[in-house]
Amino acid sequence: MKTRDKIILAALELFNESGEPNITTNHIAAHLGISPGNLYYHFRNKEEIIHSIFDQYAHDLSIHFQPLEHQQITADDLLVYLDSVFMLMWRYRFFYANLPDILQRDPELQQKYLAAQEGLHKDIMAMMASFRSGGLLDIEEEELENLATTLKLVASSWISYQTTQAPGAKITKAVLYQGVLHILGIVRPLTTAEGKAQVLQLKAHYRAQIEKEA
Amino acid sequence: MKTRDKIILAALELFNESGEPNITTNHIAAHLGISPGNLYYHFRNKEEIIHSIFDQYAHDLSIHFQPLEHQQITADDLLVYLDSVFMLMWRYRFFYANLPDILQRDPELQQKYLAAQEGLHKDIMAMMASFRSGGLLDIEEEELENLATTLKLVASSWISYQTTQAPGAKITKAVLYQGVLHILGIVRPLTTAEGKAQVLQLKAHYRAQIEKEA
Amino acid sequence: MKTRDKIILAALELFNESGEPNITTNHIAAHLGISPGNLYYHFRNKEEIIHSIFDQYAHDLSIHFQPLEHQQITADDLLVYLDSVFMLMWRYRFFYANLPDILQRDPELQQKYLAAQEGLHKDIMAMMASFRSGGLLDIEEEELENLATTLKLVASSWISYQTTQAPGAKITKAVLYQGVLHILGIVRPLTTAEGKAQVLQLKAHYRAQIEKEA
Amino acid sequence: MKTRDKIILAALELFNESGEPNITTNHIAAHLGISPGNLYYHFRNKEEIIHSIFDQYAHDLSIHFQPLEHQQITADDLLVYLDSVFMLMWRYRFFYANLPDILQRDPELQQKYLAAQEGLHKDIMAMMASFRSGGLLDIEEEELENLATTLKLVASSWISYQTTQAPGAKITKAVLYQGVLHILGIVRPLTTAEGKAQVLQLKAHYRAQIEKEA
DNA sequence: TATGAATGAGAATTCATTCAT
DNA sequence: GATGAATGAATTCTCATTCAT
Repeated sequence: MKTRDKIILAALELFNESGEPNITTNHIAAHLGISPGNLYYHFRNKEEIIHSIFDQYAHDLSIHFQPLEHQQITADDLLVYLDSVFMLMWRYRFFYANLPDILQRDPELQQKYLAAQEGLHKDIMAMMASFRSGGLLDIEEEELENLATTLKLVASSWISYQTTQAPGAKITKAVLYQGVLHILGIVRPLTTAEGKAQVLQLKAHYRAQIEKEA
Repeated sequence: MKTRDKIILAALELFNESGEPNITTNHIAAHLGISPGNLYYHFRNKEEIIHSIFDQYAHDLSIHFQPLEHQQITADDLLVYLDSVFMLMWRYRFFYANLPDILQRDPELQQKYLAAQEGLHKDIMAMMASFRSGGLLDIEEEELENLATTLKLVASSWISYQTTQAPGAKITKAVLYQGVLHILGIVRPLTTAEGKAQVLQLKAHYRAQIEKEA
Repeated sequence: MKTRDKIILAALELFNESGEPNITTNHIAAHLGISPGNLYYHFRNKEEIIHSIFDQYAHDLSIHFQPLEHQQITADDLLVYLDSVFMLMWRYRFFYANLPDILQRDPELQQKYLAAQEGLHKDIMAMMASFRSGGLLDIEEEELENLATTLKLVASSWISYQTTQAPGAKITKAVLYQGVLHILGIVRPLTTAEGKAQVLQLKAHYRAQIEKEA
Repeated sequence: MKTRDKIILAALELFNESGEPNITTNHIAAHLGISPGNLYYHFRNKEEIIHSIFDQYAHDLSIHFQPLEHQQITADDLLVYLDSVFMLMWRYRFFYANLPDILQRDPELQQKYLAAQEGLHKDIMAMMASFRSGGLLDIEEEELENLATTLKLVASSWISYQTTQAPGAKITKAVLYQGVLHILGIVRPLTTAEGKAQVLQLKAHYRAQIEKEA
């Protein structure tokens, strides 16, 4: 692996562990056993490292979320989707813990972030619309937008929220799966009978995952 | 006003404006035209200022949220409640933008925060239960908990979320009212016919508020 | 007791406990429950407090050490003398722990200190000379000076020396009595047979004191 | 010379000149014409600088004081020994002026200091025992311990004592040699005739040294 | 006499960043 | 590509001292 990539990886790891504001560029270099000068040979500044991490995140995002618009979406698709979303949030969780501060400093990152968010929003809208037209969701069309925003907001706040609730607790996969369960719980009251069955099936799946982790 | 209170106020103002990590104790002192020594005469350290701001927040909270458990809760009660919640979140918005970091540093604050959260959760649960037993909400009992958490999470993430969505936009009251509207939108699909009428009425109220602000 | 005197007393107490450089004027005021302003009403600055403590020390010294030059000095006189010396050193022990620094800052104090030292030196010289002429000490006259200096040096360094030897140990009276024993141990090899008897008697006395303290 | 060593040297110099509590890390950096940041690149904090100075002192000590236990010790050995002791005390004199305070702050240094002291004590005991068995010292065995402690105490307090005696006087080599003379004066009355001759010879040597310096 | 808020210089330390090699 | 010493502005915090009341 190239040094540049090693730096990105180490930074991500350390940021996730201790929070971006608590990790200095020297920490990153020391963690890799390279000199600070070398780090600055590959990156103009700390911001650029964060930028690169975000680019990687956006890349991961684009790989996992191919447009699903045309086809009929199944519960299995949703499962794959939720898995991916939460796994990405897990991989880049430091990001979610400091989003306002990080974005405020860096308008360019803001733009990129918004673009990514828009993609996500479209994805979710497409899925929900598909579920609705497929007779799984019993919800008025004008309420779709609101639902999509809620889901996005809950998903993207989940880790941060858990951090604030449990004093020094580590965020584990089980916590993420609980997030998925929570999201399914939001959708559940809005389903048709058929939809309810599928949601309950998904919930069972994630409950089993949580058991496995324990 | 006492200098101690002026410091709390100035800190709150500056934190809200620029984010707590970007405001130093010297900034606060300079903003007030006092010496750093004077600031440290009134507060042992920066943490204690944040602590005091939180105490004020908790105090405001306790004033606005008297237990409503015994009586039948009306839509007007909910309106008052939502108004208060969002107004408080507005007054102490820096807090919500950095919660994980702020709490991580200060275990004592964690405790206080959790206690306050518990109170909020009980309030929301009581209201939702009342709406349900009053025939306004059509939702299974075991889903109440999930709903309450969703509402709390959405409410407490709203400002932070908006900050990330709108590049450098100032958070205005209109933005807060949109948060209320969003929350009502979450509840709407779960209402009975009677409940729906009341929710729509509330939504109309808040849309009018937004118009006024514009 | 007047405030001024209370300040001197409190300062002495705190200095002895924690070392003069570690005690601020605010500590002293807080300890007495008075305001810093009040403290500075009675003393121009911290130095003046130290000065006043020294004056008290010098005063104590002058009371305890009346010139003994004319009469024949007995072992009992020596006992009284040693008791007094070590008790004074105990009362003002912070002073001995920081002497070079304290005197360096304050030339006037230097002068006073030297004057006091001179008195002490004369006292010791007089005693030793008396012991010698009384046939208790077997020592050449030109060695008297050296002996007196040694005794003074050992006495005044004793507390400081013990502090450096025993990590965090409190200086107790027993430690002081050991200092006396040490001094007697210096004199012992220089005594005549008669002198030896008296020294041994004194040593027995102080050993008993140490037992009592334990 | 490496910057790290320059810092140690400059700190030692300034500490000796003005007292450790009066020299800040900024003073040291300014004295060397380097930035405070650079100083902190080489040392974590001020304490670590003092630590390093002590390590150097301990190193010097170990070089100069090879165990002399096995052989018969001569007056020349003593001369070399005294020369070394006082030269070291001169090189690190700031240390001796603030020992109680410095050691109190830093328990690790305490340990190191005690270890060094123990070595010194053994050295002195070995020399005195050798002189005694060699028929130079006329002293009872149980008084050896007391004598060793006295010598150590007088030696280690000498500079500090002189500082308090002579107002603003610089500590010169002559002052150190007077310390040696004083120590010889303590031993003198305890010698046999043969020992006396050797002590007087040593004293003559040091008196000559003082003359040279003047 | 006494209060207690206020001052301001300066202490130790941090950290993103630069630069000669 | 890489090193690591060096920078310097900034940050938190301290404390002897002043001063209006």
